[in-house]
Amino acid sequence: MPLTIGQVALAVDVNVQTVRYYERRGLLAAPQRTVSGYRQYPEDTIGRLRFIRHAKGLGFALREIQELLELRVSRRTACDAVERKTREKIELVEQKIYDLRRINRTLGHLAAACAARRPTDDCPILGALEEHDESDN
Amino acid sequence: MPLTIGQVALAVDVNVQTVRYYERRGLLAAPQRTVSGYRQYPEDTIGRLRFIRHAKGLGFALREIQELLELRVSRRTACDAVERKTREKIELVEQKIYDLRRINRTLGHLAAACAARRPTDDCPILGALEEHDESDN
DNA sequence: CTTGACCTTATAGCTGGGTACAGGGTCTAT
DNA sequence: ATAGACCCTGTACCCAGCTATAAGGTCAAG
Repeated sequence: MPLTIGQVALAVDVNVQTVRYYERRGLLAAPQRTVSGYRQYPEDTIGRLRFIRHAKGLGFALREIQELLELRVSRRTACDAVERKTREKIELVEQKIYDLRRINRTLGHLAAACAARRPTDDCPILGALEEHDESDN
Repeated sequence: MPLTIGQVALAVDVNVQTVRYYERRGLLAAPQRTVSGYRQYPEDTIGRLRFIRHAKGLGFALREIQELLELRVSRRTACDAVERKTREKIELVEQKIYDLRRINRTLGHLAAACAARRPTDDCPILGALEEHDESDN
C-alpha cells in the first residue's frame, strides 16, 4: 500500500516541502499520482530519503548525492563510464575518511592529555589536516 | 614578519572577504593591527584556515569547526569539560567514518559488478547507510 | 454535508556561508 | 606627488537548501 507524502515525510522526519523540493531537484523520481493528484510513494522512498540525509551530513552536496544515487549498472548503460565514475567517488570518499581519521587521532591525543591533566595549550587540532593541501575539493 | 590579509588569503586560496567573515564569525581571532589599521596575521593563521576548509568538506558547519578549534587544555580550563566534549566529537567523527566506509564498500561492489559486466539494476547504494536511523547527525 | 486534517501548485522568505560594491584611507615606486 | 595595488568599514547581494504562506482541492469521520 503506497504512502502519501505526509507519511514518508513523517517517517524520515523531514518537511513535506523538502520531499517535494527533492523531487524538483531530481533526487526523487516523480511518483505515481492518485486520480485526484495525490503523490503515491513506494516504501523504499523512505530508504532513499534517509540516504540523502546521511550523505548530506558527510559533506556531499545534493548534486553529488544525486550522482551517487544514479550510479548503477543497468542493462544498457555504458559499463565503463559507470565504473570510472564509481572509482572517482571511491577516491573522494577515501580522502574524506583519511581526513576524518587525522582529526580523530588528534582529538584522541587531546582527550588523553586531558585525562592526564597535562596542560597543552596551543590548539592541538591544528596539526591534523596539514599537508596534502593542493587539490582541495 | 606578520602577514597582511591579502597574503594569507592568497596562501590559502580563499577570498579576502572570507577571512574577514571568519573573524566576524569568531573562527579567527581578531589579529594585531598596524597603526594605520591593517590586520597583521601570524603565520599559523594559514594552517588554521586550511583546517577550516578541510573540515567544511567533511560536513562540519562553521559552528562545529569553531568548537573543534576551541578544544584545548589550557592552564585553567576545566579539563573534564574539554575531555567530555572531545570524546563527543570523536564519536561524531567516528560515525562519519563508519558511514563513509559503508558507502565505499557499496561503491566497491558496484565497480566490481561493472568490471564483471554483471548488470545489477536497482540503485545499489541505497543499501549503504540503512539501519541505525534514529539519532541522525 | 460540513469540519478538519490532509493534499495540490505557486511564490515568497529564511539561514548558512560567503562574495561584491561603494566610498574611502595607505603604501610603494617612479 | 601621483598612480596603482593594497587595506579599511559598511552594506548589499548571491547561491544552496530548505521552509512558510496563500489559495485552493480531497477525503474520512461524525
